[in-house]
Amino acid sequence: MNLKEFAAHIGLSQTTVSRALGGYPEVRPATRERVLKAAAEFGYQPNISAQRLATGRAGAIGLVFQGDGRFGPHASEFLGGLSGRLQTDGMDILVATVETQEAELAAYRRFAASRRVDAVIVHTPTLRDRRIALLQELDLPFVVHGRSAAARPFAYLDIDNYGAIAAAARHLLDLGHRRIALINGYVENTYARDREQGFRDALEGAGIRPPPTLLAYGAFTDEAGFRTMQRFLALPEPPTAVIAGSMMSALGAMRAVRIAGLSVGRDISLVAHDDVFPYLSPDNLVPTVSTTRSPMRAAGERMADMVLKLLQGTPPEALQEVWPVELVIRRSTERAPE
Amino acid sequence: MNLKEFAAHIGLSQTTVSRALGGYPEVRPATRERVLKAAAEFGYQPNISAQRLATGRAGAIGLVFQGDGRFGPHASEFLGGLSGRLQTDGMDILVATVETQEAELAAYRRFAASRRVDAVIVHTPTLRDRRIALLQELDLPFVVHGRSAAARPFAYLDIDNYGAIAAAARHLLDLGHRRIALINGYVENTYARDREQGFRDALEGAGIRPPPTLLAYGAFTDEAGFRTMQRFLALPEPPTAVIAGSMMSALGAMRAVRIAGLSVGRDISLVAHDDVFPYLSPDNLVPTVSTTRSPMRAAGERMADMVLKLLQGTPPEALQEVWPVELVIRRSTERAPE
DNA sequence: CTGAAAGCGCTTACAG
DNA sequence: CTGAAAGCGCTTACAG
Repeated sequence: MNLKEFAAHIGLSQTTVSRALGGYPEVRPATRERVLKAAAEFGYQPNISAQRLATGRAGAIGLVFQGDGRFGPHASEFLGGLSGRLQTDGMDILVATVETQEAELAAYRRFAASRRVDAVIVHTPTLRDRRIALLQELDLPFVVHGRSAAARPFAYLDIDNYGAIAAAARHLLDLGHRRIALINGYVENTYARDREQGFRDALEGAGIRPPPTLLAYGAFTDEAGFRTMQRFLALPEPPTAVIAGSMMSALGAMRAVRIAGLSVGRDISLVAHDDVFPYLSPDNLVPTVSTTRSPMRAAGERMADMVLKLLQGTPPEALQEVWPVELVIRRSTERAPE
Repeated sequence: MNLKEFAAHIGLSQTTVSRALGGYPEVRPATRERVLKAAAEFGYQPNISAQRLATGRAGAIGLVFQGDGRFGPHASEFLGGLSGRLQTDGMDILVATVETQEAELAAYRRFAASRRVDAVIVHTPTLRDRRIALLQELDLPFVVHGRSAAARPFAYLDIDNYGAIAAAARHLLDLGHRRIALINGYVENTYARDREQGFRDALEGAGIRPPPTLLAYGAFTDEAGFRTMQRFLALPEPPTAVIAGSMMSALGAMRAVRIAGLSVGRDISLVAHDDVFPYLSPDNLVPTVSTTRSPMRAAGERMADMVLKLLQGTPPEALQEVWPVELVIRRSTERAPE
């Protein structure tokens, strides 16, 4: 059933029905009631494509993931948060995956040219991200999850990666650790630089210069965490403490510690960054794991709000947030062994 | 730039331009060339909403996830495969998340009424899934990942869960194991029933009736695997072998084995079902883990093909596949201890 | 092989 | 507060 038929059926004009359904004020309450009731009864819902063509709004936001490894549990949580919030506003989420950076840029061009989405969300930016430059050039609204340098201001939400890792490092220093390792993300990403800077500054505050052998970069996966930890443990002077970039890395690192016949906490202290996966809580590991805590899902929800505001006309420079990160101390961090 | 402007610009009618771009045969090759070149040059791309309204096709397929726990790494892999394939056909993927089963049904109703998607993909069905009944009633095309009972035939892709777990169990029986446990998925889902049946039949073939204490149901997460394994190990007669429903469950189970001071392989044999996550390979665990192997990403790709065929008119009963599952024997399965 | 024009199903400025 | 009608930007049956 389309609007014309539906309107005829209840004896009103298309105009009035459209306005009643759209929540416009200039409809008599009784009329609106009647329309809403009839729509529910006959199951009438506007054709979304017609609506989009008429209004010029796509009613959707786009999200592009680079294929394979980087589309993991973090993405799931983020998407969950985003989707929950966007749904209440009737906004769709369009997901595309690509294999290369070029393909991602091409996807944005396509989004812009075909007016398929009203805005996009960019995640895991590099220090000077080409996607941001392109989107500004295309005039396609966007919000970035993370920070980057750009010619003009843009909307973003980031967590305080610097502060988080600095706090984790200071906690370990306070416990007497001197050889502390960092399992970091991909070196080209801003968050990895921020974390490393926080790490360095905290250590240098205690007169320590971390040796390059104790800094590792890569994917936040169980496997990478495992291998990196094995490499650390094979060093002539292995660390007594390690900061893992995610709970996945931490799982792998803990396995490596145990397989080496050592104990997490007593022999090797561990702090992990926790994005708060509902299926992997640091409280349920043995020992419980000290973490820097920042829920990925909450970030997704907040970014949905930010996109909506951006589309309502809020200027990007008024949509910039950095969230503090909480340090939660549990049993995986103990005094450094003698 | 819209079609009218673009057509005027190159001195052709909208009709001809539209046909050239759409790949219709009745355009002179030279004309098509010219149009394509100009489109690339001026960056003209049809407005997707107008195209959708004119053709009546949404150009998108829908995917609904139940919130929280069930939207995990499995979903990511599947989505990755699906998206890669659909992209080449210019089909978008619409992702929605919901909190309840009712909300999922409502989402499908909305999809159908607003013609927002051309088809949907249903995953993790129960034995008699309400979503299937609803979609058939709504006449919204769909493909199911998994199997279910329904009044009319429908398109599906499933793996041979029965055969996979039966093979895993027989492998363990061959190694002399008698007390074998199964970490299964949610009891209401078809795949969990199939797996349990494969498990029971294999054991009964060897004259064994598995005690209920060795059957566990729940989420395929590290945490659940850990707790379940701890419960198994605390039994008066703990198992000597365990089949884990996913690599995540296996990780948790292995941790529990190690924390109990036991060794995976020598004390407790382990087979896991492997959906082939790029970031968690059974070959890189210690010991390497024997698995029943079936790539989730490949399933996503194939289901994209099936959706496309369905929309082209292939009848659902011609789109039903069950994939065999490979048993890969590695070091986590050893002869049963005396 | 090409084009003029109707139609897809909405929204919204304009008139009353 | 309500309605007639133009317009959003495409596709496609029909005519030539």
